[in-house]
Amino acid sequence: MAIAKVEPLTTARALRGPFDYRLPARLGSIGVGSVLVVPFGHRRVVGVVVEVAASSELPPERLAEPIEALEAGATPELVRLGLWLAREYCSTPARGLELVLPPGVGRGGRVPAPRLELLASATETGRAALAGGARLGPRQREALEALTGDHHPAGELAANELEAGRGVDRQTLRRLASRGLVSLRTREAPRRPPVVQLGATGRPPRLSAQQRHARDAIVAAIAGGGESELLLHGVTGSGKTEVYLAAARETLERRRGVIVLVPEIALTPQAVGRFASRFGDRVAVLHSRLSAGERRDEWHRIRSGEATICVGPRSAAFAPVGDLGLVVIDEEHDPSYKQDGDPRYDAREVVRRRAAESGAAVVAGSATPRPETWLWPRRLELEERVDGRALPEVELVDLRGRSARSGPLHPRTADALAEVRSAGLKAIVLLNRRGWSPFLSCGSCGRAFGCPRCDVSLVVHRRAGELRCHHCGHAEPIPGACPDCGSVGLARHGAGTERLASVLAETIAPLPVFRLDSDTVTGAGAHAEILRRFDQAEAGILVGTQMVAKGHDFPDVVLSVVLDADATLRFPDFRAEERTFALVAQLAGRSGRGDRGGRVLVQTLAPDAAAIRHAAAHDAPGFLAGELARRRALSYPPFSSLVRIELTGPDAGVVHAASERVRDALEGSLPRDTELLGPAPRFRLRGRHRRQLLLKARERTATATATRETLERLSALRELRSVALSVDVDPQ
DNA sequence: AGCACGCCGACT
DNA sequence: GTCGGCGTGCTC
Repeated sequence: MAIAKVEPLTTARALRGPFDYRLPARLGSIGVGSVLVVPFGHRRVVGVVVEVAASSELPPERLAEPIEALEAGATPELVRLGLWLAREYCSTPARGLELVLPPGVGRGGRVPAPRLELLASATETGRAALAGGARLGPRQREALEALTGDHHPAGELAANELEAGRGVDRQTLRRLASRGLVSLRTREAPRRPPVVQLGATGRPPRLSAQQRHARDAIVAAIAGGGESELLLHGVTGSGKTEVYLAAARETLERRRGVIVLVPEIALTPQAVGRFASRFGDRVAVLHSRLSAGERRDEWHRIRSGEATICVGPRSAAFAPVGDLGLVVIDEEHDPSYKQDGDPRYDAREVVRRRAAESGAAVVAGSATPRPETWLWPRRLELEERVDGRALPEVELVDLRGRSARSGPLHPRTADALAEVRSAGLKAIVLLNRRGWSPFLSCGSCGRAFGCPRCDVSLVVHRRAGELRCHHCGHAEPIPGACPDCGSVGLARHGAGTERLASVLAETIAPLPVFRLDSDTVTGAGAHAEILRRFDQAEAGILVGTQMVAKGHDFPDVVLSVVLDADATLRFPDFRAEERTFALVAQLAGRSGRGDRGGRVLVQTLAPDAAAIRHAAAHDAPGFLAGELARRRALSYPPFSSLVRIELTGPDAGVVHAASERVRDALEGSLPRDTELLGPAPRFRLRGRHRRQLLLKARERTATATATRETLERLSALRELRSVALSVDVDPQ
């Protein structure tokens, strides 16, 4: 009898699977990826078959039989991917496998039932009855006439469609069916997420020489000739999407599948629109904001081969696209490709792995590539904007020596905005900080208002009348007086987007101000709605956090401003430079695309910083050359792989002791060439004290394996009981 | 994760 | 004696 090796989908960390079960014939055909309900201890759990073997190491009498098999499952390729991901990112097989299963399958999930659609067609008797003047009510006649018209090639109409506007209802159809005049049947009708087609349908535009060259290189890669991983580097508006579309067309012609990754859900509809207008129903969308039914149905459209292109954020990396030929990673520098809960996978790495397994080409596109990707063996350049316009001039506005009390806008910035106002035009202002002001303190005793659970200051949100913690969500009313000394002289320091919007509303009145940040983006569609209102306005200012620099183009924007451009530079993070460069360069690259050209102002305290200088010069290669040299000197990625281990717990002393214990254990078990840094304290978050260890690895997989095994051994230890461990491979 | 097993002190 | 505290280990 065949044996199924099953990985149970429990959340337990220390489960030593897989477990063997006998496979009786009554279960039908069970293979890798099948989902079974199995007896496990004293309960029943859902599990995934990860292997089918002829025999087990255990004697047959110790093996149980599965209770039942679920209909939907994953493909063997995806099972391998899920297990690889679990190992590589130090998670559990169950968590890796859950990512690749059909939506709703897994722990406690419910698979939505397929939606059924009723179809009606006229029978021969029905046609005869209509022609021969049989006794028919007016609605019955109406229905039969609609069904016998020749504009329905199949002779069949969906009941919903037939009923609409005709006064015909289910009752009418049932009567006709019982008289044998109409035949009814049901079929599954997938729920489809709404798609707004964007761009011209049908004929693709003529590609530039550089676009054709890029497409041809990608096509060669799909065919197995040349490097399979290609970076497509080009500023906003240089036509990267047309290259993706052309490459996708070639892939489909070779009967292979395509995955298109986009950074976030908010940007998905645009990309879907572009692809759907070119490829229609062959395009499917997967993301977590779809309804359960839509997600299930899109998944099955891909699995069945009806759809061969899947567009979506991170989770689209697991779409069951068969015979993958091409993967596109759009805006490859975007940090949202990294998942921030367990398993902390990087969708870019996941699709690279898939592509390597199925001989697919990977195209990563960006105007501001990461140092990692810059070193890919093949780089394709799109040097010009499709509209032929030059990139705008970027002016650095030096804030050094200016008092913070003179307001958030430098006189030069204020002048530029005044010009926009008098000309009745549009501007975008980016400030990467939410709220009214980031600090509140007592003017008399100096008390600072901090979060009770996190070691950070609370941010004033004036409209809401609250002080809020941007890390844990804690909120309290803005105090009227200092609780320590009773003084009513509380001082707000600095400006966030809320205050900036208010300042701008005064300076540029009567032009409208549109604020875009996560405080104004509440609920689905709000993001798009704010952008739509700005787009349709005659004139005005869009102000917000980094959201304003992403995705959308407004040709009539004549001025873009970045305030406090070096704020991101002050983060204690080796990616601070890269992030700052991307933020400034992305906004600058989106400006000046209309007839009036454009102007970009960058206010900063650090005008000499490499990231800011190069962004102002639109010089990605220059920035990357310097950044790569720095990374090499410090042996940071891409010259090493990092693994971050974080320990958190309610007691600082316990966390400290545990971190020392983990360090000692790792010192003895890591590969020789892995460097171990820390444990270093981190600021308290949600009432939990934190310490972190950082590993610099020569070889990621080996270090991840050693880390996983060491931590599994340690997790049984009593001194780690109240401490939570989290491992982040390739932290961003 | 559950859940049983087993080894301890406190009680009807 | 036995009820239940939780530390330890197993689940095919």
